[in-house]
Amino acid sequence: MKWSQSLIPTQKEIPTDAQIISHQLMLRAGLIRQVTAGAYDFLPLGLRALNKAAQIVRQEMDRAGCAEVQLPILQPLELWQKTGRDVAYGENLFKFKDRHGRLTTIAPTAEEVVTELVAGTISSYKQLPLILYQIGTKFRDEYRPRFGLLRVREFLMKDAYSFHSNLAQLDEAYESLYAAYERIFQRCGVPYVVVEAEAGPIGGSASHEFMTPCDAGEDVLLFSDKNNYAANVEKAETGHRSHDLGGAPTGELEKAHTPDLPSIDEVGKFMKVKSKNMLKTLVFQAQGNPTRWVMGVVRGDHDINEAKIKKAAREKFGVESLALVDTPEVRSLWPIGFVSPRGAIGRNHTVILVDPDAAQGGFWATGADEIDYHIKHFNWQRELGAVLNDAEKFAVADIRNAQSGDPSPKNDGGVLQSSRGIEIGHVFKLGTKYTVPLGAMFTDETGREQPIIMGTYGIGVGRILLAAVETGHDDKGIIWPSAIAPYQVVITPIKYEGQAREVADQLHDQLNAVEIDCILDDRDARPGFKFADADLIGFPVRITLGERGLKEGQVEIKKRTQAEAQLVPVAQVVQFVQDLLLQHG
RNA sequence: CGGGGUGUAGCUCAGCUUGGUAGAGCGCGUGCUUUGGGAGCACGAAGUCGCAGGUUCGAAUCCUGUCACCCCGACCA
Repeated sequence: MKWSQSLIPTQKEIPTDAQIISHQLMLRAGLIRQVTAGAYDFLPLGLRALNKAAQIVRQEMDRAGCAEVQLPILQPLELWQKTGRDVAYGENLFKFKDRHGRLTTIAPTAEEVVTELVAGTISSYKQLPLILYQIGTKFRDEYRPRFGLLRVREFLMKDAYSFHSNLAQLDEAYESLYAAYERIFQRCGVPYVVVEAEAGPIGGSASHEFMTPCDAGEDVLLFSDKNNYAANVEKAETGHRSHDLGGAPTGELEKAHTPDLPSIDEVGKFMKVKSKNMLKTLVFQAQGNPTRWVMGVVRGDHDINEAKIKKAAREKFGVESLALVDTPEVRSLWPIGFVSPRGAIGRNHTVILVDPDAAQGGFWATGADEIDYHIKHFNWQRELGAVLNDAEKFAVADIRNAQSGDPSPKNDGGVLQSSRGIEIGHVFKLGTKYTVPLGAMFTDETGREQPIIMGTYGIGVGRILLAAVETGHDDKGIIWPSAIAPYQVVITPIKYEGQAREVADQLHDQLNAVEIDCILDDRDARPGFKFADADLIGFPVRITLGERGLKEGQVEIKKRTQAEAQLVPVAQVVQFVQDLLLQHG
C-alpha cells in the first residue's frame, strides 16, 4: 500500500474532546474519527487494526470448535419481552417502531435470537454440545458514551453462545473458551488479567472477566499480592476481619446541627470528624417474610456492596430480595440521610446488618435519627443494647466493597491491591435463563424433555485496540503489538525518487509476497515529518532508505521501540524483517 | 436524568465583559529556497460565528429558546 493512496489524516494537536491517551492517539494517528457521541468512523488504518484483531478472534474461536453465524441486529421487541430483558436493559436498548408499527430493537446482544434458532433446530442430546458465535456490530443506547472506543453506542463485538445437555458439558465449553480467550489476548499482544466476576444464576466460579489493567479503565479490580486471587470490585471478597462491639463510650452523645450537607464527607468536614469515624446507614426495602426492611451499616469511608448485602440478608435472615429505594414510605419511617443504627430499635420487620469494620468500639459519629442533625460518641452497647444479641434482628457480615489494603479472602496473609481495568472479554455460565422462557428444549438419554443449558461469551473487539494503545505508547505515539498493527512495516524513503524509489518499490513487493504487510510512505515530504508520522501511528518496524546506506547497498531497519537503526543489505531485508517480527509477537 | 462546561476556518484557540470592517497559530494552495527527526520566506484561498427568535440604526458580542458535543455524578460490556 502506498501512503498517498490511503486516507491517513494525522494531526499534531491534541483534540480537546479526547480525555484518555488511547482516544487522543487514535484520533491523532488518523485511525478513527468521531461522527456523533459514541459512534466513530474507522479510517483505513483503524479498520485494518480492528480487522486483524477480529481475525485473531475468529481463528481462535474456530479452533475451539465454535461455528460462526450471523444473526440480525433488527430483532422484534416481543422476543425481548419473553425473557424480560426489555425491562432489564431498559433505556440502554435501542428500539423503534417500523412502518407497520412493530416495535423493533437494534440489538446489543443476541441471546434471545440465538436461543430461538437453537430451539427450532436442536431437539436431542445427540446434537449437543453446540457453540455458535458471531462477530458483528452491536448497539447500546449508552447514557453517557465516553473515552473514545471505551464506551460507545455502536461497537464491534464477538459474541458466542454455548448449548449443553448437562453441566459437565457446560464446564468443558467454559474451560475451552476461557483458554481460547487467553490465546486471543496473548496473540493480540494485549496485557490482561482474569478476575472473578458476578456469578449469576449458577454460582461458584461461573463468570470471569478478562481485564486490561490501566488507569483509564472504568472497572475496579482487586488482587492479592500473593498472586492467587483476583476479582472485580462487585465480586471481591475480603479475608477475615474481626469485630468487637464492646468498648466503653467515648463520651456523652452530642448533637450537631448539620443541614444542607449532602454527603458523608461534607458532614464529616463540618463536624470535624473523619469519614472513617462515621457510620453510614442505608435502608433497603426487602421482599421477605416477615422482614420488610434491612438496614446496612458500614464505615463512612466504605461503600455498601449490593450483592454482598443481598447475600448476607438471605443467609442471616432469609430475605429474598433487596432494593435500595427512596419512596415516600421509607421517608415516612426514617429521616433518610440522618439515619443511625438506632433506627432499627423497636421497629417491626426491620433487621440490621453491620460490616465488621463498623462493628467496633471507639469513637463514632452518625445520624441523629432526626432531620438535619448528626450525633457524636455513638456507642454500640449503650445505643443498641439488647438488640446486639438478638440474632433475628442483628448480624455482622461482610457487606462492603473490598478495597486496597484489605486481607485477601484466601486468608494466607495476602493483602489486596486495587487497580483500574478495561473489560475486554467476559465468559459467563448462563444456565437456563433463556432456554426456559423461549422453550429451547432437548430430549435426554432417558427420553425426558429438558431445557438446554447455556453459556455466553463476549469480546469487545474495539476494546482490544483501545487496551493495546492504552498500554502501548510513548511520548511520540502508539506502539502497536505487531499482530494488530495497521501495517507491520513502514518503508520510509528519505526521498521517493531514483534508486531509493526502485528499492522501496522492490522491498514493498517482496515483503508483501511473504505476507508481511507494509505501507510505503511515498509522500513528497521532509524526512522528519515522515518519521514523526510513522512514530505517531506506531508501525512496529521502519525501513528507512537514504542515500548514505543505498550507496553501500544497505537500508536502515529499526523497531518502533528501538532508538538506533541497523544497517541491513538490501538482499537480506526480507529475512531480517521476518526475524525481527518473530522476536516478540 | 441532576450538576458543570464548550460551540468562531479542516485542527487548536483568541475576540464576547464595554454591540460598530471576523482574527492568530497549525494545516491547505502557488512560487522560490531548503531536504536524515514535524523547514524558511513571500503571496493566497478558506468561516451561514451551532440553529431559531428577540432587543437595536447595527449582534460573534446583549436577551429568550433550542440543538450538539465534552466533563462529574448516576448507570453500565
